[in-house]
Amino acid sequence: MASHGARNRSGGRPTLEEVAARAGVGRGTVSRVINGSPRVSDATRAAVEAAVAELGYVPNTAARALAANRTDAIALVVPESETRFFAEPYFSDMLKGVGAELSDTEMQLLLIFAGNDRERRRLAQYLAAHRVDGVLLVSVHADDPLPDLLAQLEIPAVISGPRSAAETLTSVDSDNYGGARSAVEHLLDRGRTRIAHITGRLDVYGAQRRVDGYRDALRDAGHPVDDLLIEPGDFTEEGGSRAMRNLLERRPDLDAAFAGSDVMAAGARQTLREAGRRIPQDVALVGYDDSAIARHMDPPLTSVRQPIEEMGRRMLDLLLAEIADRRPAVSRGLERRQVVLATELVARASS
Amino acid sequence: MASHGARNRSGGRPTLEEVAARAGVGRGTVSRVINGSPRVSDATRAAVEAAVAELGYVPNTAARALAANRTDAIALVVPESETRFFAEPYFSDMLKGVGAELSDTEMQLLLIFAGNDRERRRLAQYLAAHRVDGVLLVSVHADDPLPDLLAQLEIPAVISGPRSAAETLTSVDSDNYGGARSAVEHLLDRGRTRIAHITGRLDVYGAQRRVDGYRDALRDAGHPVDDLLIEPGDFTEEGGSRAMRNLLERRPDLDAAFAGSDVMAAGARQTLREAGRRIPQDVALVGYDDSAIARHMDPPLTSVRQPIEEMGRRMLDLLLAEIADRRPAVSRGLERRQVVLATELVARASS
DNA sequence: ATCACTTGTGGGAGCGCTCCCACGGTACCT
DNA sequence: AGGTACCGTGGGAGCGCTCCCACAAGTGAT
Repeated sequence: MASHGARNRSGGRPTLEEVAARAGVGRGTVSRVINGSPRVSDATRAAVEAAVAELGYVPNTAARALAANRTDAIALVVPESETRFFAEPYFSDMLKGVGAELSDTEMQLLLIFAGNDRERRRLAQYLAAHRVDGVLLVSVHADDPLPDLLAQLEIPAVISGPRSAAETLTSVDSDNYGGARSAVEHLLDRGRTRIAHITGRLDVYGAQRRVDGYRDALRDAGHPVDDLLIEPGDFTEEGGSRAMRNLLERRPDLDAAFAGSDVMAAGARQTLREAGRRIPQDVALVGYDDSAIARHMDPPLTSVRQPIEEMGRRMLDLLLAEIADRRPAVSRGLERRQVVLATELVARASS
Repeated sequence: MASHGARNRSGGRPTLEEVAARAGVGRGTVSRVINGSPRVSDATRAAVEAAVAELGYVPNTAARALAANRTDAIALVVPESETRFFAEPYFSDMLKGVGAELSDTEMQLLLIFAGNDRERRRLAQYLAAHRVDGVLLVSVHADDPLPDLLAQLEIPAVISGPRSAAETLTSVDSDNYGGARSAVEHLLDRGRTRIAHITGRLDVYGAQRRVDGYRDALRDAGHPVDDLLIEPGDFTEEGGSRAMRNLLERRPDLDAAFAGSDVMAAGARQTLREAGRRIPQDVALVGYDDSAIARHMDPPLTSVRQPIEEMGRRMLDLLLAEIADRRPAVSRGLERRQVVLATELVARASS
C-alpha cells in the first residue's frame, strides 16, 4: 500500500519523523545519516537510506536553518548596476569561477546587485536578517561602508580587491602592481618611450596600484614620469574613449598606451581609429584583464591576464573555510588572510 | 540602560517575543504589525513600531518560512550555461525587467543556471525541496522536462516562451510570427526578392513561429518560398556565420537575409564581409531582438524589437499573482494565461 | 436588559529540524 | 568480578515564527 498516511501541512512531503518510523529508528539517527555523521552503524545507515529513497524524502531547509542557525547560502554582492555587471567581463568570469567551485557543495549562491542607494539599503536589511552564511564582495570602492557593516554583523566575508594596503577583511587579489609593471616594461622593450596610462577608477585600490606599477616601471628604466601622460578613466568603454581624446590633445606625440582594463582599451582604440592613428604602428596599445574582448579586438589586444576565475575559486574556498571556522565559536581570526595571485602578459598584435 | 538582556542563540538578535515584551503587547500583535494586518489599533501599532525601531528587530526568515510554509523567494531559471547567459543580451534584459519589478517587493530573486545534466539534477532537487515559492522559466526547448516537473510539484511557474501552441503553463511571449512577417515585408518593400532566413534553434517554439512568419509573408506577397534559402542556426554568432556560409554556397544570388537573432546577424555580417558582399548594397540584413549589438553594429542593424524588459516585468506580475492565488487553496487556474506582446521593426542602415 | 455581532488582543500549539543528554551494550582494562 | 571507556542510539527541548481559537470590550438592534 502506497504511503498516503501522514498528511502534513507542506503538501504531504515526508518529514524526518516519517522516515524514522519507516526505517524503524529514532529521529536523531535519521538526522545523523542525512548529515553524514560517522557515528551510525552501516546496517542502520542502509535502512535509513532505503526509507529516504522510498519516501522521496527531501530535508526542509527552513526547519534546518531555524534549528541550526545557518542558511547554507552565500551571497555574491556586486556593488554595481545590472548594466555594468553585464558589460564587464570581470564579473562574469568571477561568477564562473565561484559557480564552478560551488557545485561540489550544498551551498546556494545568491547574486545581489547593489548599484544604487535603494538596493544598498535593501542589502543592508538583508544582511541584518542574516539570510546568508557569508558574503563574497567584488570590486569595492575605497569609501564603501559595506565591509564595515559586514564586520559589525560578524558575517564572514571575502573581498575581491582589498580597499587599501591595510584591508582588514580576508581578500583575494591579483598582483596589480606587477601586472602594470610588466605591461609598461613590455612597451619599453618594443622601443616605445612616450607611454600613456589610462587609469581605472582611482577609488579602487587595484587601479591605484596599477598606476604605481606604471610609474615605477618607467622610473626604474630611467624614464621621466610625465603626469600629462596619465589620464583617469572609469573602467567603461566611453571613459576609455574620452581619456584617449584628452591624451591626444595634451600629448599628440604619444607612441603607446597602457589602459587599466580591456574595455577601456577598446574605447581608446576607437578614438585612435578616428584620429587616424594606426595600431600598433603609430600607437601601441596594451589592456588589462585579458578578457574575451582582447582576443576579439581588431587588432587583437595585448593584455595583462588576471586569473579571474581562479580568484573566484579562491575567494569561495576562503569564505567556506571562514564559515566552517566560525561554527564552533573558535578563537576568531586574528590572522587576516590576503591572497595575491600572479598576472601574466599576453602579447598580441596591438603592441 | 541598553538592551543586553535576553541572549538567544542567533547572536543576540531580538525576537518577536522580546519586541512584544518591550511594547507591552502579545506576540500575536507584534506579528500582525510586522505583517501589515489592518486589525491593529493605531496606538498599539505605534507602540510596536517604536519597540521594533529601538531594538533593531529584523524578522527571522527561516522561522517565518517554517511556520508559514513559504519562502518569499522565486527563482529565475536559465536552462543554459553561464557563458551563453552572458553572451545573450536577451537574458540580461529579461533579468533587468524582472529585477526592476521585484524591487517593490519583499521577494528575493535567485538566479539558477541549468546548462548541463549535473546542474539540472541539482535544480530538480532544489525544486523538490520547495525552496522557492515560484519559478520564472526562460527560453525553454520543446523537450525540456522542467515544466512538467514544476507542474507535478505544483510550483507556480511562468514561462517566457511557450513550448508549443498548446502550452499548459502560464506564458509570456512576443509576437514572433508577426515580428518575422514585418521583417520580411520590410525587405520586400525595399525591393529585395531573394530573401534568406537564418533560423534560431528549431526546438524553440518561437523560432518556428518566426519561420512561419517568414514563409507566410513571402507567400502572401506572391513570392515562392525556396527552402534552399532557409538555413538553421542556433542563436550563436558562430552559428550565424556558418549558416551564411552555407547560404552563399547554395544561393550566391541572395540579396537579403533575415536572421532569427541579432547575435546571429552579427555572425552573418562577418561572413558577408569576408565574402566581399556589401551591406546593404549587395545584401540587406535584418536581425531580431533589437539588442545593443544591433545599434552598435557597422552598419547599424535593422532589427525586430521585442519588449524583453517588459516581458520580464509581465512574467513576474503573473507569477506573483499565481503565488498569491494559491495561498488560500482556491479553485486553481483552469484558465491558463498566455500573454503575447507586440513587436516593432526598427529600421537602420543595414537594409 | 438581552442578544448578536464586531474589533482588538493574548497566547497555545505546532511547523520540521538540530542539539545534546541519557542510556544500554560491548570491549578492554585492572 | 568490577571498573572505565566508548559506540550507537532514542527522544526531549527548543529554534522564532504564524495560525487560530478564545476572550474582553464595545456597538447597536431587539
